[in-house]
Amino acid sequence: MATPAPKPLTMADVARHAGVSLATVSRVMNGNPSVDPALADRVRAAVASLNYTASPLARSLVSGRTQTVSVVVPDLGNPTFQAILRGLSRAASRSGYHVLVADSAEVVEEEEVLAVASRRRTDGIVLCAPRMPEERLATLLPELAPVVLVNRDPRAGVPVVAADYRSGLTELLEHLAALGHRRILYLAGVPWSASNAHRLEAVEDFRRANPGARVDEVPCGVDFDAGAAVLDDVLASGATAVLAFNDLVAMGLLSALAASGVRVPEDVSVAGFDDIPFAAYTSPPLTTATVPAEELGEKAWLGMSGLIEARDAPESVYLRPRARIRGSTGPAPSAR
Amino acid sequence: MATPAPKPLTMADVARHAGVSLATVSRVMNGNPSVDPALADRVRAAVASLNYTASPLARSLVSGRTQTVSVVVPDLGNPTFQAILRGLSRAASRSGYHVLVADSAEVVEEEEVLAVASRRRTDGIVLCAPRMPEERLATLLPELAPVVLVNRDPRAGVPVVAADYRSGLTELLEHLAALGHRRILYLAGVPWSASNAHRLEAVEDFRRANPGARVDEVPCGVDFDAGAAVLDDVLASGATAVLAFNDLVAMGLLSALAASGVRVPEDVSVAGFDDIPFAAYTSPPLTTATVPAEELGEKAWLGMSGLIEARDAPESVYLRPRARIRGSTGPAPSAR
DNA sequence: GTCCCGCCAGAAAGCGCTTGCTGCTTCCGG
DNA sequence: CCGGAAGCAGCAAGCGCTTTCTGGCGGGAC
Repeated sequence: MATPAPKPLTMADVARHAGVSLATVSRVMNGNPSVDPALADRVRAAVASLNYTASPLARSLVSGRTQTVSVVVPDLGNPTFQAILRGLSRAASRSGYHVLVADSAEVVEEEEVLAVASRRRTDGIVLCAPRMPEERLATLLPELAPVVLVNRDPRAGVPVVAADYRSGLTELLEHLAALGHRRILYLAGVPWSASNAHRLEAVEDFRRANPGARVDEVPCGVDFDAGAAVLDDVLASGATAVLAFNDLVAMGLLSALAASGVRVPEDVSVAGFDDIPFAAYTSPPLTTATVPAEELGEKAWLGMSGLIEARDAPESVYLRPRARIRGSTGPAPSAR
Repeated sequence: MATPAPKPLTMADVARHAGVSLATVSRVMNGNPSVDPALADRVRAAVASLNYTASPLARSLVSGRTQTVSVVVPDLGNPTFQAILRGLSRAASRSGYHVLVADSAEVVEEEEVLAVASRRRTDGIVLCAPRMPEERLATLLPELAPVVLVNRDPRAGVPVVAADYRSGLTELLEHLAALGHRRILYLAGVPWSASNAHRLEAVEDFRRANPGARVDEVPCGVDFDAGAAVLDDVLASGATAVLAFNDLVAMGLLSALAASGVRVPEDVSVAGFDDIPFAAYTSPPLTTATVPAEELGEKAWLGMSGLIEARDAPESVYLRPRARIRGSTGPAPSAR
């Protein structure tokens, strides 16, 4: 009853209230210095007394800037993307930007649609689409610019923010080798993902450098269930150490191993990848490689912000994961 | 060089291309049936051949609808909020809505600012602000409407979507009692949060119903570190069972207990709350109460969507957590 | 054959804001 | 004392769309 029609205030109301023109109000609100300080004060007083805030919508329409960026991720349930989103969101927020988030539910086609749709309402887009085929990505990118890519191979004109999975896995492999492991299993992720390819390169490097060791690949997935599901393969393989595609897979495996009475690391060593917050709290605590996902998100924002503000492509960023040795890896069992 | 000035297409371009007026193009694009099918086809053909999509911005400005909702959470790093966001995001997406997310980094003042700012760019807001004082919330709500509240006490005019923490904790307490535990420790969360208050009520209920048992409260936090930090208190208390504020706290404690050689559940039983995805993968697997956070997110969207479309306040929703018994709780040690 | 009505396309008025341009005022130098 | 250069407020033209209103046209009824 107090306000039957809570018609939102417009700049015209402020102008009337302050006895100036629309343009002057606008200039004051945008900090344009070419306004008489006295008038500016009147305007500010009016703004304050009316508790006015300019419509971001109208402002965006005319200025062409929305102060918002989109983020597309394959799965908001994945800790790595969560961390990226978190880092990005906080960094963007510090610069007064908002974040529009879209979850493609792991559907690649959806990814494209979402990306295009989200992009239209924002000033730029951060794309986490590890499984999108190169050629689709290539055709999509021009439509999306400005865009920052996360965890994809470098390319001309588009800044990429990525973890160096290859060197990370190499560290882990060397750690296992130093512990005496000669039969190692790599639980591969989805074949067409860039980061899986990089890990495979690390495996190749390792094989070349360590002819005495054997590394086998087992196709696997990217989540708990996938890790639990390969239990039999792991047991049958005779391997003394297992490198999981990521921590989720490692945790699934760890749990399955525990349930079947296999001791970790006495009987078999297990390592993950990513160092998600939970990795330190498994038992035994999980050896893994630290991917600073939150920092990845921050860097992605930095890149985005560079593109938006300066319109020149910032450098790509590669963060190096470091092996994080915990209790789930130990010396290879001498007698098998 | 191909397109030096990639000036985005406007509706006028389409109109010209199809030889009709702006208004007709608009009508076709909005499915207004009062258009000659032949013209409509011409328009659609033009739209397709130009690959035109209407500017959401301009559309929003005039229609007053942005097809976007905001979500404010205290911490994107918390699995419960992640799940809520995920459920919400996917549900909203199915209805063609976008999601603007804001992370207040656990700062209550920030929460208000973010909420107001986000709200102005969207059609409504889903507020997860468990720690915001009642009175601030009360003054904030009118400014935010339409708004859906998550995990807050019910109130007139605003739909609330919440888990019933009280009954969840009661189930857990009864489970422990049935196992013979008579000395139980509750690791409290932040005192002024609604869900902590509800849990305390459950504790009260239990005390009344079980005069022979003793439940003590220990102030604690809401994350891993808080759980690890209360180790000594737990050990010193002589309790045979510990109820943690949430799974994060329980996992921190579990890990600290393991490190000090205390066996779970032989020496002490531990239960969490929330049933985050990782709870099943600790060792021993964590007994907890299942809070369907993702469903909470979906329900929140349902509520929001009701508010936006029908402009009448939908019913509040209370989801009942169920005790999820796993290996971290067992019979009370007979001899202490 | 005329009149009236209804249907549908287009013209035009905004949505709430930014900004180029105009023209007034003021102040300086000559 | 006058001319010109600044400085600064306001007008008005959009930004790209939706929607009301207007008016032209064709068909049905008499």
